[in-house]
Amino acid sequence: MASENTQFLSSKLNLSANVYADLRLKLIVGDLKPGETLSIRTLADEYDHSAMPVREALRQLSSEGALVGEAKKAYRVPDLSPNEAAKLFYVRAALEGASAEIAAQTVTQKDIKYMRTLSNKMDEAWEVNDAGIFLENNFLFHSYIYAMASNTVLERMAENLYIRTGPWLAKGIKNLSGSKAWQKSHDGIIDALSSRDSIMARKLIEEDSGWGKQLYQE
Amino acid sequence: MASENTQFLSSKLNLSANVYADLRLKLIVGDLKPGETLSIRTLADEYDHSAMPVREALRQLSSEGALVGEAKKAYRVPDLSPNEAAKLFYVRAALEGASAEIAAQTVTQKDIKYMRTLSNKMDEAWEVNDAGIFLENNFLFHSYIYAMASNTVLERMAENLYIRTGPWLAKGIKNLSGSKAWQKSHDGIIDALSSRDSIMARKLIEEDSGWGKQLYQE
DNA sequence: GATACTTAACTGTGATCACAGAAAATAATA
DNA sequence: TATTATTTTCTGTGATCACAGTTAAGTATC
Repeated sequence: MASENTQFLSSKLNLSANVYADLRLKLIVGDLKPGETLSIRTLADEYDHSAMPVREALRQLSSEGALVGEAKKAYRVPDLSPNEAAKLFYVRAALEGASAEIAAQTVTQKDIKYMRTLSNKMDEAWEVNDAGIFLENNFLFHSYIYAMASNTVLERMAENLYIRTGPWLAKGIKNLSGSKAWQKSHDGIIDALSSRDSIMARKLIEEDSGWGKQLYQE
Repeated sequence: MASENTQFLSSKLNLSANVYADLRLKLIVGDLKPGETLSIRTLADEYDHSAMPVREALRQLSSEGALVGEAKKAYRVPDLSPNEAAKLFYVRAALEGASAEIAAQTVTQKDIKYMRTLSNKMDEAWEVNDAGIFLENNFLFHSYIYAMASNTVLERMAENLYIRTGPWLAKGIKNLSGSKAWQKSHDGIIDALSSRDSIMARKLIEEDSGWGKQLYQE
């Protein structure tokens, strides 16, 4: 059967891009689990396409580090080691910190409002224990900071980091319980941006990047 | 005819990876010029392969922003606007600054020696007006800083930036004359690393990232 | 000689097949 | 029953073709 995100696949672009976009989201929200294997032909059947578009989508994800594919074996969702995860979060902190610093200089009340909306959606998802929705809105929240920095290069790189950490994060928070440290963190970020305190915004963003890591350090 | 970098193509990996690696280097050293078009079939003939490996290599470069490919038109080397170039150099400064900060903590005398060697090669290339060799060693110099940071994520992203700015840089320095500002800058970086001054290393690296931009601001 | 039209060549994309290596499943042997 | 050997299935990769849209070249028309 085809993906549940079919509504996102109506793009008029080529089929490869559609398959890529669908798999990308599945990785971000944790629909694809570490270790899970993906084969070209199987997916081609599911999407009701030929092998070509799927093949190119998988190759692209592989080149981005979102999948691993060696020799003539099936593609696989990598399971990050603590060390690899740390590297990803470190880079994320550097990129997102730089973004926040810029964003704080141009942020509008409309932006603040939107970020609060996303933060609320995260809270709702947390309450009903929906990790997928939670992660998707977390992604959108941070994406928005990159977007405000008006630097598409930065944005694209950040997106890559979320694709790669998605399955790993989802594994760690399969049950959404415990402290809502993320919420306090996000509130602080919003406040710092709102008051255009770029130094504080950077500092808090960098700290927030450490939140994901803590999932596996307890 | 096949590429001049055939020696780099002896990898036992698949053909796509070989073609990709070759084109990547050509972009970094300025063998491919902004606006230049690349077609699958033409390149397939040159490499003496079928269309498939070339097709996948071009698509990958396109997904990385190193080439642009719209609709059913030939792939093309993008010509950066000053604004786009600025974005790339800004991100480079952020990533490389973070790298230098880490590198300064673990650098050895052997590392310093190697960096001096690369800097000397750049000087030699500058004297004989060989922009290709100059850019290649400049890339290796900065790559080494990323490598010292022992963060492959960082390294891969930085590499991407050099692929994208290569053709643009080459256009700006087609004749290697004028001041050797880069040399003073590199010497300073080496000194800062050598004395393990991570703050200074970061600062100088960030400034050095502005060097390329200046090519087009005079 | 310049402009509009027609034709030919070129382009990426999707589909299909052959191939060789890896993995899984089955059969044979002890 | 456990272990080995064999077969079958599954895997990505490379090659080739058809197609439709784009670009370039050629030709007629004024």
